[in-house]
Amino acid sequence: MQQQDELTKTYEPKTIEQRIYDRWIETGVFGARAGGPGRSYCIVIPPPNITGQLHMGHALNNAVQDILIRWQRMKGQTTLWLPGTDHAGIATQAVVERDLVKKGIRRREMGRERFLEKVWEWREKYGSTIIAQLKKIGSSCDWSRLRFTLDDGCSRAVRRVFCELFGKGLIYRGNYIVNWCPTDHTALSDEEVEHKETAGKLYYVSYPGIGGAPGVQVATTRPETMLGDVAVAVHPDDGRYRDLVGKRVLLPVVNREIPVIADRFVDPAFGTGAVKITPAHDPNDFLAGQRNGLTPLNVMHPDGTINENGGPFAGMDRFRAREKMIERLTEAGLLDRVEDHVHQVGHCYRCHSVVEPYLSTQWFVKMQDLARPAVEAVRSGRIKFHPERWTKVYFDWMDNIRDWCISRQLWWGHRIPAFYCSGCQTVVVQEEGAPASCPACSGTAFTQDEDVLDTWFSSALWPFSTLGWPEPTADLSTFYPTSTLVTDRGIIFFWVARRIMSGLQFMGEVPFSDVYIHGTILDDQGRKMSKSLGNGIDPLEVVDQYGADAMRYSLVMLSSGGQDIKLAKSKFEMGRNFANKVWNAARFLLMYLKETDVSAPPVIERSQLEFADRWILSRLSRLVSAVEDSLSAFDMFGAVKALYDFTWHEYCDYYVEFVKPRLGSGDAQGLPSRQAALATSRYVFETVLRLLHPIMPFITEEIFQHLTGGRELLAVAAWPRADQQFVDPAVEEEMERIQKVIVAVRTIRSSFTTKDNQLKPNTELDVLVRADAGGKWSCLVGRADLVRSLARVGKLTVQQDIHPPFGSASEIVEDIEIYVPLAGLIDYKKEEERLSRELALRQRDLEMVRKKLSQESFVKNAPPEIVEKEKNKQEDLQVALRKIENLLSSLRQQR
RNA sequence: GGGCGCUUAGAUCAGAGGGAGAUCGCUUCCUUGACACGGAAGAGGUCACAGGUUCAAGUCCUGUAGCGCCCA
Repeated sequence: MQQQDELTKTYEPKTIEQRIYDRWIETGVFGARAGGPGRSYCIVIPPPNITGQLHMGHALNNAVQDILIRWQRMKGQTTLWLPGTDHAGIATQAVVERDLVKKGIRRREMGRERFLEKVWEWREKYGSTIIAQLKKIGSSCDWSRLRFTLDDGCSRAVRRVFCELFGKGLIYRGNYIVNWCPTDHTALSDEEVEHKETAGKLYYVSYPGIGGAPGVQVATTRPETMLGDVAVAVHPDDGRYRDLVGKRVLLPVVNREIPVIADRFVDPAFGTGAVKITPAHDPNDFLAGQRNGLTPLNVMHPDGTINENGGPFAGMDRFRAREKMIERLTEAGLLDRVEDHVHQVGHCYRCHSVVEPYLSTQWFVKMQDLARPAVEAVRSGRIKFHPERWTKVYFDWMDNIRDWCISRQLWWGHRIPAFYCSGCQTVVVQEEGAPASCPACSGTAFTQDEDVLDTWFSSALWPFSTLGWPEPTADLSTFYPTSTLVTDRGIIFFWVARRIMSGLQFMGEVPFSDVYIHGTILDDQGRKMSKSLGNGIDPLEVVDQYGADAMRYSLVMLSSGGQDIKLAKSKFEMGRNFANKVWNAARFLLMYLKETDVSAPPVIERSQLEFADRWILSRLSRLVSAVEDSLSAFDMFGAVKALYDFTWHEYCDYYVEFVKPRLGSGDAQGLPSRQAALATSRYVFETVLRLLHPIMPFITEEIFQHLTGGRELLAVAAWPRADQQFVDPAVEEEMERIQKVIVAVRTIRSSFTTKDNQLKPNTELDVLVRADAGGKWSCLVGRADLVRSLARVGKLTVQQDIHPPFGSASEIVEDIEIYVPLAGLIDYKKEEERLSRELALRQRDLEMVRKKLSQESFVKNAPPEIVEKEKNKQEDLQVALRKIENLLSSLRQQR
């Protein structure tokens, strides 16, 4: 490590971050030992996609996890942060496919096996980008345990789960309407569809009656699906259409006769009250079709073009077919009218294409039985959400849970372990390899299901599949149940809920005890950051420009109470500034440590402590408690805020300034005082570094090494415990008084220090204080040195009897008067203005207090200590007012 | 349509029953031997609106408006 005197004047994160991180890796401090000492604390990372680049959401998410993990590690727990990545079926396949298309190669021509080879090649090459990026922001994961959702262990867990659920009848295969993405060519679960409010049209189309009989008008937003209409439905109680039910009408353009049926699902108030029934292309119609014994007619290819059932429309894209249908209807005079219509349209969450409701054979998980214990786990408090309000979102989803479509028509993913007998089509589900013979017909030829499983199916097993399940590993018994899941609200359904269900089902225990939902990062205008908007902020650029610590600090400072974060790059300045402040506080301390043996921890000799030392130690004890309490409550903001306030405004602004004269004095007489100041500074600052380490790991480690002579690594140093013996309310109160006097003198100085004035900013001022002898202000006499050094005061006189010389500026603090003789410098007019302003302020306050105290109900009902407080306040204000009035009148005499 | 969140200083946000706060920005002064990514002092607020509870309401309750998110 560097020598003490090599600290740069400003903090330069680039020069230390890589070196520090390498050191942590070399020493293996992030490694967890199963069965190690203490309780175990484990976070399993929400696996980022291998196609992903680190964005600000990741940065916040992982900063929070790292804070919790580093905190627990320092507390001496057996701590594991298990990292890994997600194979991201749709996204990865799309990326590789796009690459191949550029080279003129088509996936289907290439064949499944060759294509998968290509994807694995791609993943070897680019799949770890995000892992490297996580390291850049300081993540203290145990990289030796790095997992991948498609690795052998996780894949085996997936197969085991599939087989067990199938065996229990909780997985089934069937022909249903699913969400279909024509671009990605696959089914999607309901959660993977994003509904967007879209301005569309409502088309009113006449379906003529047969042979001159009356027809019916229907309203539709998707006229192209008429091709697949098999009926028209009305509400059975709708008098308008009573005579029509049971008759047939002519489907326009297609010229097919279809029946008019009655079904209660029809809303008579919508459109004309008559709806077309297209069972193959609408979920409600599918159910209506089933109820009424109608055969669905599929008119669409998987790529969204019209199939042979669409007659003349065959081969057309669905949107082109819509236009064409409107044309034909217009020609036929059957398009009665078109209305603007705003409705919700489903879009694919990966490629944003419009999703089609599509009839196909898919695999599903039956959710209700799995959901019940998962709801109970949260209701009983075995799992807690932070902030708590998210439990409601969880319950709402769970209470309305629908079966989960898990098959995907992709190649990249876990292939469904279902095999179809070539002889009799019997389905055999088997964990390893293909079945030897068919249990039904003893045939030996099988074909495996072509589909793979939803990526989220493997994510749902992540908390235990990564720990070795289904093997009974030491990791599994040490770290499961894990402790905390840190994530964004957008993932409550995908990850949180499904992990709880599968954890309970397969481990018999919840997968984690706490779920921390942090806010979402938005741009400075409150919009989500996205590639298409180009409004993202690259965390690595921020790290490069401001440092990883500054980024982490700033993100946490902006994220109180789980609120969303409106982010602009300039926000990281606060982190940089704070890092620089800490850096310079270290430089200051190191200046005085040159001849000190820092290899031994600082020892506080209580008998040698001076007032300022006792004050900062008392404040420090409160800080330690505050940080501990905040972190325990998942309030990272509270912890950081407390650290900021203490470090900047108490330690640097006051304590460091207080001890400067003591540290500077080199004579033998001042030695004990100097040593006490040094020991206290070291102890306090070192404690701050420990507390700050989880939030700003790099800078604190670097400084800690200098400050302790490489005694140990801060990453595994002991977490501070509040020493209640240092807490001293009397000292704190006294210090508050002293600070008030310091500020008062500074205020006077400041108001007379102007360019055209003779009062130079560094002039020592004499100060006279009128205070009752033996009162609470008499402490000022003993603390004169503190006031003198911080307010740059020459002679400080504290007496009951003060006769301030003419031309003194004055300030009232509570019930004392502070005078600064400024003969010849006083701008009487300005001074009068200033005092008048103060007078007005206090008159207003006094009026309020008086009003309060004059109300009998207040005096009678409020707690006595509150009434007492108000009375004291009244007295103080009255005294102060009288004094200010006196000051003003004497000022007027002097003019 | 249902749910959740937000509305406090010019900007961004804390505060959750008893003295309106922070950061940035602004004004004045200061390159004094940790730090100008700094120090000192200051200006700046009908706490969205309307009711209610309470001796006392940014703070609790009800409603309204605007903004945002989620679900249907």
